[in-house]
Amino acid sequence: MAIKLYNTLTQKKEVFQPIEEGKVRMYVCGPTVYNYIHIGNARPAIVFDVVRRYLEYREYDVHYVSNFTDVDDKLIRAANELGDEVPNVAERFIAAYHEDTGALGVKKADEHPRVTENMQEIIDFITALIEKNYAYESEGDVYFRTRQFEGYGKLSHQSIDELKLGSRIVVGEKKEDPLDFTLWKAAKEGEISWVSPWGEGRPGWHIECSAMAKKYLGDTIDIHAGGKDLAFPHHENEVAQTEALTGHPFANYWLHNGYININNEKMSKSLGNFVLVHDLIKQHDPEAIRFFMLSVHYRNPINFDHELLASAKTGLDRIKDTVENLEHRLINSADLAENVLEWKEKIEGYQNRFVNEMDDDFNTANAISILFELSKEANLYLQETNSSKEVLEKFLEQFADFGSVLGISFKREKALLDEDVDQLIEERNEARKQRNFSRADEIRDELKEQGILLEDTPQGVRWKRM
RNA sequence: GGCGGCAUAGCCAAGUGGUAAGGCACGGGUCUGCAAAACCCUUACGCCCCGGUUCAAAUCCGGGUGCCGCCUCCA
Repeated sequence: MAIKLYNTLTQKKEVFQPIEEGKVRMYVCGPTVYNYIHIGNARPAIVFDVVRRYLEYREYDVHYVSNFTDVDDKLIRAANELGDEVPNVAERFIAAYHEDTGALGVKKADEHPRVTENMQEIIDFITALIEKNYAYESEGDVYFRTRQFEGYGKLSHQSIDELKLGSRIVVGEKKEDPLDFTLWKAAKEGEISWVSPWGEGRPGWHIECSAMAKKYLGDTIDIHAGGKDLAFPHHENEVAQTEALTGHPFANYWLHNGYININNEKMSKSLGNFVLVHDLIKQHDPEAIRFFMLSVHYRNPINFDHELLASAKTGLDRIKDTVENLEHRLINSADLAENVLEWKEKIEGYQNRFVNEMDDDFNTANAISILFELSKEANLYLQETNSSKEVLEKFLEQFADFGSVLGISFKREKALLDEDVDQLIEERNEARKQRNFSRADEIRDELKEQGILLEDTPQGVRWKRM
């Protein structure tokens, strides 16, 4: 069976055909690191992590690149507000990004290139575009001559003349045409800058991805992915830049994930209605957050809500209970049962269905429903008086197999021994006595993460497992 | 104004021609001294509305209604 994926470029599901047999070159637009990421930022990180895992599961050798935008207007503003330097702010939030996405089960990319580490490639790219007459310098800025690129609009399916009508750019025009976009931006007094043939400045937002994708993955890549809102103008501009330069298609498949909404409205940093992953993972099981995200098809919107997250957690816990029960049963199982082959075949049937669903444009929602069916099947098996070690192991293998694709371990972390809990509670009481509340809260959070809920009562501390 | 998406049970959500997956919640049951937990079962005569095509439509076509997004930094 072939993998099919929905390609924004053609607006159709297509059979995936890599450039090079068995290999996948994949580029996913990463964040601008001026703040902690919100859960909207986390969605592409998670869903394309699953795409990557699945391609690897199907035995492709995946070269996965995801960038950090570590210099731009927002970073400069953030640095000013924090009274810090741009590189420090970037460094701090890159670390936070890895921490937050790591908590959500996202594997690191093979490369995480940064703009500031690829300045020469970017300058060379722009220089070549100027030489080819696709770009021009104007008072220290460099702009892309949008109308010069014939296919402009082919990714976002916009006509260039309609775009012009919608254009709201009016004042301070250094451009030949309002549609032209910035490749290089002259530095203002005191701003972080790099030396270039056009004077001191920094790259525009779109050029970095073109330059870095080219450097790390080549002229034509297999999959380029990102949030839906990047399709225009960001990805459209990337296509224009790269194809103008190389004359080859930039990416064969363009994947775009849907938004996360709050009260049915788009979440964004600019609207101010965002939920930071950094905060959310303190309130909710990170695996449940991931599970929740994957329970909806990646192209559809998700309306974020704490209650929905809680019900996702309940569902995930049921699967974990099944796995726990299987393991428990394994301890004293003998090979008494018959029908071993029959059961193994049955379990393999679930795997086939799982693969079929994932093949169909990474339908994780359906893949998860198969997981629940497998869970029910396992529960039924556990009710039989005689169980076979082989079958139990096969069930467990199958859960681990699905888990490796979804990036969720269905094994529950080892619960703390009660003595350890008591000891931590004691330590917290001491901390509270000494008014070291931050340490006290830290312990409480730590215990909460392990599923232990503390309640301070007049009679002392009471705790229970969640 | 241009382009795109969505509308399925109380809630969430798959399903793009063959007679409505799955989850959460509710209800019933098994287990239990009781409870909790766990497990099992049940839950949409119908998929926004009106027409049409077809042996067959949630799925295709036409026309409505409502919601959302992109066209401006944004995952």
